Parts: sequence; C-alpha cells; structure tokens
Amino acid sequence: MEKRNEQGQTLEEFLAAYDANRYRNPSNTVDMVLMTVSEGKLKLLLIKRKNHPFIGDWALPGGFIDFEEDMEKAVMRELEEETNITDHTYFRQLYTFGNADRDPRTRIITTAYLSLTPEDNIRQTKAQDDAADAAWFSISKEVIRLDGGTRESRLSIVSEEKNSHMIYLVTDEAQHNYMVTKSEILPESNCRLAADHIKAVNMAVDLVQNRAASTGILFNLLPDECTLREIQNVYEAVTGHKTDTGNFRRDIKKMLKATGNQKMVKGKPAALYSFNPMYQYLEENL
Amino acid sequence: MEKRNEQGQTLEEFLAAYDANRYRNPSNTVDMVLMTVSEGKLKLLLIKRKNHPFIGDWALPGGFIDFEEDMEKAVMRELEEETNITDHTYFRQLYTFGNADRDPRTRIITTAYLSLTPEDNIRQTKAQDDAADAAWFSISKEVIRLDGGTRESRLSIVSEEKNSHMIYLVTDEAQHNYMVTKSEILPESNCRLAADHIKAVNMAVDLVQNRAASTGILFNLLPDECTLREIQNVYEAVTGHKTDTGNFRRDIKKMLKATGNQKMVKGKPAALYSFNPMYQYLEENL
DNA sequence: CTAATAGTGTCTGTTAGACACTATCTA
DNA sequence: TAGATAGTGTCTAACAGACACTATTAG
Repeated sequence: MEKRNEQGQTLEEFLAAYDANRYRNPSNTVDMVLMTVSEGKLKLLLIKRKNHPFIGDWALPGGFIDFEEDMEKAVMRELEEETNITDHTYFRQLYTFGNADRDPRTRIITTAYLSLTPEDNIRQTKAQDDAADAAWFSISKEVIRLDGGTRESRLSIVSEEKNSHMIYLVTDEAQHNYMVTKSEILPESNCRLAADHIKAVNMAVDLVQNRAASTGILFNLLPDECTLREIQNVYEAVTGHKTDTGNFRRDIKKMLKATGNQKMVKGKPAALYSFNPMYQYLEENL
Repeated sequence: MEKRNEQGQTLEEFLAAYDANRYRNPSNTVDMVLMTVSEGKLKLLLIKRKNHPFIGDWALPGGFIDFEEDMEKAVMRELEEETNITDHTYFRQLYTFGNADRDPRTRIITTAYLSLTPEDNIRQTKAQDDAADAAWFSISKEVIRLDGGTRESRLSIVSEEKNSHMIYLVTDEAQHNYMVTKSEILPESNCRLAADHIKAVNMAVDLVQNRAASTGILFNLLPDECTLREIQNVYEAVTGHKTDTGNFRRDIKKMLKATGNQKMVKGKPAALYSFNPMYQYLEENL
C-alpha cells in the first residue's frame, strides 16, 4: 500500500510530474582554498582569471559543478583542470557563499573547500584551462585591534615572484549575538581577489590558526616522518609568531610517537617522529 | 580603456551573451536546525512532511531559495512559513549538503543553518503551509565508543507528545587525514528523519556542545538576565551531564556582570547576571 | 526549627609560560 | 676546539576537578 499525497499521487507519479525548472535555478560553483607551508611561510594557491567577470584578478581555483557530480569531486576536478594538482591530505568544506548579487553573470552560489598538503606533494603548479596564471602567495594575518566584541585584522596576501600584493582589513563584529565579518581592500594593494574570495581565505586562515595548537591539523602540512624542529617551524609559519622551543616540544610530544629513525642535519642529528593517529578524532567537523 | 577577454568582448558584451542555462542547474534549498532548551532538555524543532518525497517523515523546516533572495533571508522565510516562528537570537550557517543523489526529485544542494533561541521567545509553534505537523523533539547525544580515531555516538530524537522516537548511530572516523561521518537509524526507532537531515542535526549538536563551556553560546538560550542556576541548568541540558556547581560558578562568572537585580525563588533569592558582551568575539566563525 | 535553594572556600593535581641549561654532531 | 642544532629540566602562576562548607529565604 503506497503512500499518496494530497493530490492522490504515489511517489512515482509525483516524481514523473516534477518539474525542476518551474522556477529559475541559481548556478552552483565550488572554490578551493589550497594551502601549504614552504620557506617558513603559510602559502595559498591562486590563479589569475583569464575571462570575465573579474578578468585579471587573482582568484581561488574553482568552477561550476556538473549536474550529476558530487561537490567534493567537482572541486578536486576544477583544481586539477586549472593547476594540475591532484594530491590532498586534508580536505574539508569551509563555507557556502550565496548572496544574491555576488556575481554579475547570474545568481551563483559557491561552496568553498579547504585543502592542506605538505610542500613536497606539490610537483609542478602550472596554469591550465581557464587560468591565465597560477602562483603561490604568502599569507599572514595579524590582529591589530581587539575590544568590545570587535576584532580588526590585517590580512596580507603577497607574491614576490608576481610582484603582487593584496592587503585586506578584516573586521569581525558581534551583532545581535552572532558574528558578522566584513573586509575591505587597503590602498597599498596593487591587485585584488575576485568576487568575495577574500572571505573564504580569511575563514581558512582562522581555521588553521585556531586548530594549530589543539589538533593534529599541522601534520597535514608535514611529511609522514618529521623532526620536532620541522613541526615547530610549520607551527610558527601558520600562527605567524615564534614560540618557546622547550614548551612546544613538551606539549607536541603527546601527539607523537618516535619512529626510531634519525635525520642528519648540520649539528646534532634529529630524531624523527610520526603523528599518533589516536589523536585524529580531535579533528572535529566544526 | 575597458578590459577585453580572448574573444575580444568587453564585460558588458560578455554578460549580454552569457547564458546561465547552458548547462542544467541544480536546485538550491535551505534547512533550519532550530534549537532551544526547555524542561531541562535540549529541543529541536521538526516538521512532518505533507508531500513527496519523504512524505510522513520528520524533517527540518526549509525549502527552495528564490532566485533573487539571499540564503539567510530564505531560511528565515521558510521557517516562518512552516512554523510561524520569527525570533532568532543566534544564527549561523552550518554546512552544505550536495551529494548528487540525495533527493529523488532532482539535484538538490541544501545549506543548513543553525538557530538558537530562549524558550520564552517561542510563542506558538503551529504547522503551516507545506507541513502536516510541527513539534519540538528532545535531543541528546551520548558517546558510546572512542578509540583509534573513531568515535561512535548514539543520537536520540524523541517527542513524547507525538509518540515519535528516532535513534541514530553516528560514527565519526578519521580517514586519510580528514573526518568522515556516517549515520544509520537503529531499529528501535518508530519513524525517521527525511533525506540526510540527521547529518545537519548531528553537526548542530556537536557545535553547541563543543562551545558550551568555552564561548558565550549558552546565552542565546537564556533570557537577557538570568541566575547562575539557570545558566547551569541550560549547560547541563546541552551537554547532557551534571557538573560541579562551585566550579561552574567560579568559571562562568568571568563572562558575566551582576545586574544588581534579584529573582525570588523558593529558597534564598538569586542574583541576576547578564552576559558581558566583551566575550562575544569568542564566538568564532569556525 | 526544617526544607530548599543560593553561594563560597579550599585542597590538589595538571597545565602553560618563562628561561636556563645540557647533548651530540661537523668542520 | 668552535659553531650549530637537538634536546632537557625547573620554577611558578594559573587553571580545573573534587568536595566540604556557609548563607538566606519561606513557612
């Protein structure tokens, strides 16, 4: 005995009569915030837009979701199409941006993803397809004011190689019990990010920085075996400040197990450690 | 001098020629996880579906985004249409679910939002429009196994009034450096949640529980002035376990300021406090 | 007085910041 | 040996869990 709706239709009848285009549908895209650490700096992959809109601006790799394609698959495909990169160690959804007027073409709802990978997973990054260029930008965020429910930060996105620098002022403000984040580009910049991509970048930086100390997220930016100094270097690159070596080692060792191997460096050889996966569940979904 | 793309088009020409329907577009919906605390329990608002698909199942209030409507506005509108509720103290995006096969009608990408509100903001909740019924369900999550990067929990969603109970087994597993969450309904249930709504509910519970101690999120479930005991009751309802009164008071007072007012109760009158908004920036976007 | 609820104080083990120190390699 | 990097130990203040205690109302 099949359930029928108020029009007396079975599920099959309902579906047969269903018209997905009764109303105008938005278009759906995905964007990737891909980060790594190299040369002691947190890095972000950007492409230069080849076509309208935002032509010539730097942008997150991304593009349209195929109708029958899962979103995660779409964002991986777009990244590969535009930059030739296929390796991902850490991968999660960040946020969906869907303001009605965020793109001049049509209503476009975009979902941003965050991916992290160790430096040596990135062989060659070359612009392909829709991208006029691709480059790794150094990225740093520094809080400049913090009071009464308002936090003002300076978010710098710089590529020496491309002679490109973008400096944004990001303001997080508590309004009616929830946070509102605004950003504006500062005049010392010589180029800009397409659309609202700065918001996704800002959220990604916040996420990685907030979790650097309390979760194992750093190990997605490191090879499987690494020295304590390498971990600390990545930690300092992500947070943007130096930390005490003794204290850092004391605390991080709780998440590690010694492999028994050594790495020869200039002075005393360093012991190699690997991340104890017992601590992985700390990587919350939130 | 206007920028032109490889086809020699200006932005205006490009936009004029742009066809948003060159490819099939998914449909876009929003869903609301609305929670409150009453009778010492964390509560969740669900509606009973009146139409296919998932007819007769309990579901999150929600529906289609109008083409030129912001997503936040859409989710508020749908909530009002289906349940008559308009008050929101806390409001944020949770996650976007977009698996290609998650809805039998067509490709539907849905964005779930979380809203919290104090009990006394909810006047009458009545099913309207697309909903056959609406009810507040008690919700509790209890971890039953935790080892080696895997966490298994039991998520109970119960309404005595509607004689409805749904028990899900939720498994968070660390795979290749990121978390995968799976859920299955247990046979002791007598009804179920539509589509993948259990995933949004699970994320919402995690989020509120994780932030209960370290942020001011609880104050979105409380009136502007409240006693320490009322705060502790809400805390215990959210986390699902009792806590030490002395320690709780010592710690929570850091976020409060005394209003000087008193509330007469059965025994000694209780001092009233309000949340110190200096602590609101702790409400991170992550 | 008792019952009921509000509210405080104190002990202890753990953690986090600051900082001085030792160890082992190469040239 | 010096120079460089790895790695340890210790003091202290702050914090967190456990638990015993006092305070003020109504009746």
